[in-house]
Amino acid sequence: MERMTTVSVDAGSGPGRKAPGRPRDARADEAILEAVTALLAEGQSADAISIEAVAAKAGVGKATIYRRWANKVALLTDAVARMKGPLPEPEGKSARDDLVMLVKQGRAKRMERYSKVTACLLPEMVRSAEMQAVYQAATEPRREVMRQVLRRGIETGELRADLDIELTLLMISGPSIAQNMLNWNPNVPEDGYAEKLVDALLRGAAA
Amino acid sequence: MERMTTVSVDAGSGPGRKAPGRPRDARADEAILEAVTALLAEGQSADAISIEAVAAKAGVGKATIYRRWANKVALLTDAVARMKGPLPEPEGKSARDDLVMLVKQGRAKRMERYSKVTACLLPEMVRSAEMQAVYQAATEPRREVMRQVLRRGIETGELRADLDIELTLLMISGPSIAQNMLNWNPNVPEDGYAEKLVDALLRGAAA
DNA sequence: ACATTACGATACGAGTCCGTTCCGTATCGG
DNA sequence: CCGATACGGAACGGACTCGTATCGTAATGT
Repeated sequence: MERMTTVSVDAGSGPGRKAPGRPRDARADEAILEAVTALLAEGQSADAISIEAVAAKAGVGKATIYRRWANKVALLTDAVARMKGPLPEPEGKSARDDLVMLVKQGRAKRMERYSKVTACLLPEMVRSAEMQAVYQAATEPRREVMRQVLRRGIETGELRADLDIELTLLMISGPSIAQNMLNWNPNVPEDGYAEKLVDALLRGAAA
Repeated sequence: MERMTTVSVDAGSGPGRKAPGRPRDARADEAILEAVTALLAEGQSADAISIEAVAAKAGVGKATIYRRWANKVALLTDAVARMKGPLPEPEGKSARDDLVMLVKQGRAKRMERYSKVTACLLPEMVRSAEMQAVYQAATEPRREVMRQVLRRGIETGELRADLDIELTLLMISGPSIAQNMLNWNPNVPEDGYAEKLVDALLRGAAA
């Protein structure tokens, strides 16, 4: 009923109102969302995920899921939102070092699962503009962090003054995305990937 | 003619033997594969595609599909293989111009549908190493074309002698992939995208 | 003519998942 | 203790897809 996608379980979380009866088990939320994430990471596409499978993997009754989420989209949205780790905080000393750090994080072990999940949500995103928007909202903060790094680099003179920030964002992140989701070029080694990428980007390819 | 995906259903495709009876309608092959592609482009994930839906959209009986493909993977594989256009042929005069051409083609209108289809196949690729291999085999020739361009650029002195070719491939294609499939950064304009990307890559971002 | 195969269409039993409803039990406030 | 709500589990009818089989018809070889 009052389950609005991202709103927390209890509807009137106002201080005065108190719900009678047995309270909902917070661990169930966690178990359910974790089950959804796990199924997605296994290669189940969004619409291939059955509520039954989620309930089984979470060790939960179907009713418990239906009680908390109005529909599958809401459930998926929450599951995705849960995956976001804390925002990275660049040191601010060297744009180059900050970018290396960000790229490294984008290729970290933790992102492997995230990439699989994203991949399995893609068909849904092709179909639904709403899901597209959810993804955009989830990733925009990280783009903004990188923007700040680039802007600071320009201020300090470490980067060109006429740098196209948006395009540069794409040039930094695009390769990692392609590798994470598609393993697009299996010949690119993992060793020193972040450093090589950033340095190549900074110095250019021309002779 | 002999569709050898994995296991072709037609038995005696031997040279001397001629099959008696009514021959198969070649147009049915086309209609079926086109229907599969259309469904994928609509955002149907690979396993969400039902043979019934394919048959209906192709104007074909289910039996006709089962008669020609042993399983869904074989059908999908053929559908993907059909989408590949002809390989691009760089002029060979200027590495920069050739790269611009390749990037432009990667973002062309025709790739829009291809990207959607790829996106909808991703869950299957996460799950199945076989599907991964199919994708790799389908894209490798295009990577090789780009490799040749880079090698020639190095020979002519237009590009750095110590250029990491594999990494550069990724840096050129990754951004387009991210944009095509995820619309990752909506702020990157379409105008002159290819030229800006290649030139930024060549000249570098450092001051 | 006749055997043979392909065709579109339809029907079939089996299986899965849907969303809901009902259990018996558990856990809260009053 | 009592009313209220949540829990896991099981069952429900309905909808859908599966892969196969069987129609009557169409198109080829001998």
